[in-house]
Amino acid sequence: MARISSIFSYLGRRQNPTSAHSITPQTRNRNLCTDKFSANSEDALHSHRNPIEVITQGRMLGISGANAISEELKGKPPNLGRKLAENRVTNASEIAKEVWNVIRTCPKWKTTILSDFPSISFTDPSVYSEILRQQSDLFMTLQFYLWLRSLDGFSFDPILCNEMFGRLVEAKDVAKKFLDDREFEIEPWFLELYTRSLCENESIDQVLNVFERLKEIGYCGSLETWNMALSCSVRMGRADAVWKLHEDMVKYGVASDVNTMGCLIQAFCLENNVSKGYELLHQVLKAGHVPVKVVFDNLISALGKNGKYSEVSAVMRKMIVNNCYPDIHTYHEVIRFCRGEMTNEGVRIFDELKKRGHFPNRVMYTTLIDNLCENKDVRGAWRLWFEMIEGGIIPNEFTYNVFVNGLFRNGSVDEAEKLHNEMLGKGLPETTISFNTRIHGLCINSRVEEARVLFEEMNKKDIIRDSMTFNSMIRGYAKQGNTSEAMYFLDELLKQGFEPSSASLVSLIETLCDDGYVNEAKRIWLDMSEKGFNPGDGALSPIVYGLSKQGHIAEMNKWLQYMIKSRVKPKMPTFEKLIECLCGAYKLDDALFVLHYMVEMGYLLRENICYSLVHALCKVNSHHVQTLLLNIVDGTDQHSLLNEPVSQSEGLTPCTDEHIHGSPISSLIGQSALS
DNA sequence: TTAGGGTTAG
Repeated sequence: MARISSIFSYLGRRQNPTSAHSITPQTRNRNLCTDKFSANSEDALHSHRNPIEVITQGRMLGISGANAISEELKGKPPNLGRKLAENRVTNASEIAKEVWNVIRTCPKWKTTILSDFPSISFTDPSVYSEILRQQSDLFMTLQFYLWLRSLDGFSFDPILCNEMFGRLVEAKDVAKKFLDDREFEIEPWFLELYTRSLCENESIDQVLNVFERLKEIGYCGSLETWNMALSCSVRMGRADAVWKLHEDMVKYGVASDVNTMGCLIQAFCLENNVSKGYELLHQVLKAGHVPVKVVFDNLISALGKNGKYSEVSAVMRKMIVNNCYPDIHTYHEVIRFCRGEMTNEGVRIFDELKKRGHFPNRVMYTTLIDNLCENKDVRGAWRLWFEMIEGGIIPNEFTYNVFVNGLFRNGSVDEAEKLHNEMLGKGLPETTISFNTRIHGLCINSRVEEARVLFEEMNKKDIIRDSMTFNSMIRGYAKQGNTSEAMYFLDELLKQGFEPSSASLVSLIETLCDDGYVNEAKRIWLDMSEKGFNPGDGALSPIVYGLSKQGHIAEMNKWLQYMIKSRVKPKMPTFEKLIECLCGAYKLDDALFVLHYMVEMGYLLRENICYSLVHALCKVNSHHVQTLLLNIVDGTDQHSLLNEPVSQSEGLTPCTDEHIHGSPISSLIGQSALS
């Protein structure tokens, strides 16, 4: 594979241009070790034999059983050999079995084993090798090994030791314990082997640890190993690990290839830095390299999520030009982000695929049914449902759950329950998710008591309840105005160690304030904040309004100021309700105080508020208040209550729909190689 | 068919 080091210049800060071309001792080491690695790694990785058995076949070649040991020990004076010679023991493997029997049955074997076998010299390699050979339980083997290490005069044959480690790589936890034993010197290429094994099991943090260990001994793995680790980081969604590994790669002078670049593109996507990813893809293609398809697909997915639809089309064109054809996965990524207003575009792409003789699969149907339900097109969802079944695709728990959820959200409670029962009739299991879907579905349809029956049913059926289960119940009861039940479920949620969601806390606080329990609402707000939970911005407005309604004006001002200082912008109705309430109580100074905030935040003074103010002013007839009001409305009031006024447009990204029309994506389908 | 895809709160 040709190197594409020229692309390094693109990455700027993450690169070390001087090291990319220099040959370091580590590079030489890497090359040497790579040869060794390739000769051994495959065999070791795919071996499923008893590790100890394999070890003995390596170092202790030719020794297979008591007779072999007996031969080996001829001329040597170890105890076991002597016992064999004296015919007191006929079979060395029997002794080994007895040793394991003691270890297995006696918890204090470490203190008794020497006296149990007074004539055995455990530090003799021939003896302990035979004992090790007898055991297939890796943890027990490790225990025995660690005990051996503590014996005076023990010296483990390093070759045997490394072979043992190499075979133990398959058992990650045990291998890790060996790694933790810092006195144990492992051949670097075993560490590399171990790294690859960890990558396959997606233990990226452990992979990083082993890379650190390799760094300590100045060993550099092969490009393939680096790429495996990068790929593992991407699969785990860990952009940070990608950058860390890549930085080290550059330090070691390992030249990247197209697979490395593919991982970097995906890391940019993970960080939502899609334009960087898009640019890097462009550079890679310009250099004459084509990344694997998943890189294109992930980039398409990220671009779609960010509303960059013209770039999605451009990436698909680039794919086709480079003979990397979009397939069902690629189109699924496209259809996945065709939600909301773009649902019909997703349907168009879907229909176009079928027209051209391709067969959408269950995942495709599931996603599209979900999108249609979200877009309130239940009829369209049913049409797809039946089309899918007629096409011979059997819905699974994903498909059922998506549609049951969609039906609940569209108010079709009976249909949702019917579909759920159909799922059960087909032998599909009930899960936490299926229960949560129904509990939430019933709650949003004001049937919280039925949801509670399901909540209890979960317990009876031993189905685990999670934070979503409890939060749905809190919200369900709060929305019905039943604060005591909502509080009960909040309490239960906390007892289980779950986090309350902002939405459920907001609902609860709103209901409490509506019912006049403002102090209780305040207590919950403060309590949750203290516990580190975010009660959500929406919870502050009802508290402020609730306080004003009760006439606690000073307290209201305190909360309002807190709200503004926290850059939580009260909604227009909150301001209006506050002003109306204060005018009603003829607290004009306070009403103007609130009005001041409202105007400063860019809200316009509407007619209804003017009436309230004028009405109150006529009653009070205060010249002082009138002047203040005029100043606020004219904007001549120079005193700013806000240090940093909150900008209305801050953080908003306008979304254009110029690419939505004209269907650039579905027009590409004809050029694909779907099969 | 060789890196992978779809589900529940807001």
